[in-house]
Amino acid sequence: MGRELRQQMAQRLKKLSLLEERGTVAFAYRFSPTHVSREILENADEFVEQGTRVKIAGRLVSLREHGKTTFAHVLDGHGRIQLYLRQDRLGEDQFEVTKLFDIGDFVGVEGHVFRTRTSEVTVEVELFALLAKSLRPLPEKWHGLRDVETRSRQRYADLIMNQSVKDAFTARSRMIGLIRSFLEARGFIEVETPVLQERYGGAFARPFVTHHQALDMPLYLRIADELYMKRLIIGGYEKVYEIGKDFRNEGIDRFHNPEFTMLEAYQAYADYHDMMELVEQLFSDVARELVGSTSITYQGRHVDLRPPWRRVTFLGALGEHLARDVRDLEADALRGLAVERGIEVDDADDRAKLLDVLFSEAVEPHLIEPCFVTDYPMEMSPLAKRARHDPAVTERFEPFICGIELGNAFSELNDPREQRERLEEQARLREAGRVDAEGIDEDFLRAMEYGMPPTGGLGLGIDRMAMLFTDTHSIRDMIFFPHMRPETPTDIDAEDVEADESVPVARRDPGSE
RNA sequence: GGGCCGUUAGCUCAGUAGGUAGAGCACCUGCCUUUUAAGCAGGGAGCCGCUGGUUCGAUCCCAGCACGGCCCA
Repeated sequence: MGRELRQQMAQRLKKLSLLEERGTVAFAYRFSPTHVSREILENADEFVEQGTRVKIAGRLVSLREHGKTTFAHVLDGHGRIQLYLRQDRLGEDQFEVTKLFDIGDFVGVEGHVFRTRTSEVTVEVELFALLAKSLRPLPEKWHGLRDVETRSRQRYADLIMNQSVKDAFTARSRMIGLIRSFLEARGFIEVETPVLQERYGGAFARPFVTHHQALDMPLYLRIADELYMKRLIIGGYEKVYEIGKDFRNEGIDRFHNPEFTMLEAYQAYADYHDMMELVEQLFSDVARELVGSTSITYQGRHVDLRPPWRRVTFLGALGEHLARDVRDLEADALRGLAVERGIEVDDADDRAKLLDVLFSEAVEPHLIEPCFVTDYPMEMSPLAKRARHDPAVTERFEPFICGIELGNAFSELNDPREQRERLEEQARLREAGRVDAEGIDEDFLRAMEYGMPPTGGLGLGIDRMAMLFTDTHSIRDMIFFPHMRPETPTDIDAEDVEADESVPVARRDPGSE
């Protein structure tokens, strides 16, 4: 810590001890506001006319001393409002106390509302209480906190200084509430499935591994809820959903954080067409409630979320953008196409991986208007049901808006014989050298052998959905505390890195990213 | 993993063709009873990310490292 910061903090500590010497409680127990700033600002004329006394609480964010008066602004959960303090109103003794206040302190005040000469709505303080002393100076009042690293690491400071950040996260919270209402209104019930799993699955990603001390066994943090959600459908629930954290031990970029929030919803007797309709309706309903229109703007692009969305098949869209039919091409031919387009590929990449890479490069950036990419090739989707109209593909879709992949859904595979074969094929791929393949989940297969109804299943990335609705460029700004490297690396951290290298690795989903 | 860019006071930013660093806000002292990026006068404040190298001398040039950002994979 720099000396300059130490000096400012020492100043504040000195004021704190002066306050306490006078018998002032610097860290109060409670305060009962009668109003919030916004109520007063929005109904100011009424408050002024009726001489209403108000009590408000918040953080001092500016102080302007004028000798025997002081102007200040206090920030509460709903906005900021000006305070006016006069020595002749408060008395010399109390006014002295206010001179020991600093920007950042929490205060509670009581007084009446008036307008200043420049007509700003202001509370003239008659009584006040210090609620909490602030010991650390806030960022600058005019430019605020800009440094992106500090904003992420010290989100509390970001939230204090940047109202738009608070607004965006509030919108995220409202969005999740609207999603819950939407699903509950359709008869879905919210469930919770394990985060700590003996074996992980339901997606293709490397997991985080932890260890249970008492049982002395490894446990994985889930990469998806899918395999447990299907067990609940087998158990007889017909419409279930879960909103929770998944964890994927992979890279970090503007669309990926190691932990992220996923909605999964499963509906018995439904297929992927039903789930497409559910998604269209969900997005347009949430948009209407959240932003007042189905028309939204993301990073300068305007799109309308009204159903129905365009449907394009995976192979059709890929063939169109590559200007050739890729349907029957083997891995080597696909690799050739990738190389032609300057995409780096690995000799070990199989057909599924190559299709995924080609699609991401050639097609996804063009999927601006809301659309569903449907009918993914079999080898990319071991948990999805074979398409009734084409045995080479599955009944699977991913929704895209503004080039962002927002989720993944299928007609769920419910034939235990075929499911076993597909998982065994995955196991063979692992034997053949795909280090990131998962094992066979025998309990999941046992459950399916009891009989699983036809089911539509859906996963939606909640963080990405919130990015879309709040026009946020990076997932980092849609997660309060995004993962970051430690501020001051230590030897202990270095040891941890070594330990991490022993972590088992699962297969990577060519279709999930 | 690769390329490029950034890191200077608590915050926002200048700057030095290599000669011991500046502004505004914030902070301190004084004045000021409707200010509002209040004002006026004065003052204090820096491991110039870290470690090495080159040099008489490095915040500046070079290398490595750390953290962050953008792009690519």
